[in-house]
Amino acid sequence: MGHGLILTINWRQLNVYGGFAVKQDSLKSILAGKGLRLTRARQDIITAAQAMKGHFDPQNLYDSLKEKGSKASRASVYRSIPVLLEAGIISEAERTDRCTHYEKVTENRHHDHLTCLRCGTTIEFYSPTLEMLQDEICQRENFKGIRHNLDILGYCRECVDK
Amino acid sequence: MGHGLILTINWRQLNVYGGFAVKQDSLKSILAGKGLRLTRARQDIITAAQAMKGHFDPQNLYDSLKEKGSKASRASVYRSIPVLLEAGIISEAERTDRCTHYEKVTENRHHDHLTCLRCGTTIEFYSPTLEMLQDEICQRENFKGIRHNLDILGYCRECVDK
DNA sequence: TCATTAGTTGAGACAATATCTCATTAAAGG
DNA sequence: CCTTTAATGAGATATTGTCTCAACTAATGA
Ligand SMILES: [Zn+2]
Ligand SMILES: [Zn+2]
Ligand SMILES: [Zn+2]
Ligand SMILES: [Zn+2]
Repeated sequence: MGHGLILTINWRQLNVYGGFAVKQDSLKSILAGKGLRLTRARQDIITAAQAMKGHFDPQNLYDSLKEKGSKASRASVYRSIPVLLEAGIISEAERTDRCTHYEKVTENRHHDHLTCLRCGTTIEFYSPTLEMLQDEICQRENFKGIRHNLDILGYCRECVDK
Repeated sequence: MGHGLILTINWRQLNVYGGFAVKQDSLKSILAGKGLRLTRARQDIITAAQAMKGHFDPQNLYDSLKEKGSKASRASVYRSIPVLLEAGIISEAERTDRCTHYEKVTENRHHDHLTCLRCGTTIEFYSPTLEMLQDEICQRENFKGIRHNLDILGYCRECVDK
């Protein structure tokens, strides 16, 4: 009688972790398919990106890279970001902060953000309804939506009363 | 017999332009309430911001300011942006481009964006359902939402087939 | 293994963007 | 006016992202 439950859990895990942690071999072929090479620097950058906790910006990534003793340059980090995006290893997170785009490992599935204007905490959420609604809007506007960024700014429970 | 119509139109204008073109006097008191002064530079910047067409970034604003012969400095422009935001004279638009925040006069009511990844065109839309849904999400998460940024990236009608 | 080819790299120069410093100016209020 | 103090302008400085180019190296085939 527990089987149904187990199946459900598996299905969920598939959803939650689908596309995570591309294996080296498949990664290599993905890159090769685009005429790209899996170099040392690129490998370091990918590893570091996958090891990042939560959101990060290019500089964060570079710092973490240096910490690990990698020789990868800052330029390479910037150059790699489009590649990592393309390969589905990272994805864009919110762009709330100053002017950097934050990126995020694709560990968990797509989600949007609530960002506290006071403490900076970000709450992640996922609303299928909201996603569907956006599809409808795109259809109505004759627009082929690829991805989106939704960031709701305001005050979290702790900060709401100053 | 035309009176009802006129009233309706007025009401609509109130909605559409509500909060637009803050009068100098009330503006002054809004600022005063925060211990801020309505200086020449600030005034120039506000006027210029309200005169901007569509989206713009700080540099655009500064350029337009120079065109009009204002002596306001770039620093003042940057310094004013939080103030203008606070006073509801401008609001954030999308942050798609490089790393500048785009701002937008509050001429028309809140809307969200579809941005074409190829030609850069932005289509503005407003979906009450989507707005309500976000309110619900905030409630569910015990979050006091103030404003939000939704940008759907993809391809417009003209660019969808390369 | 060696040579060829072409994608990639690192370092630093550059460019663009945003913030800061500080002496000076000028609102606001009496 | 005069005082108080926010605000300013100009430029220095910091941050962020891009570009150049000679050197390097992964991939491929001989
Ligand atoms: Zn979403
Ligand atoms: Zn997130
Ligand atoms: Zn909206
Ligand atoms: Zn807009």
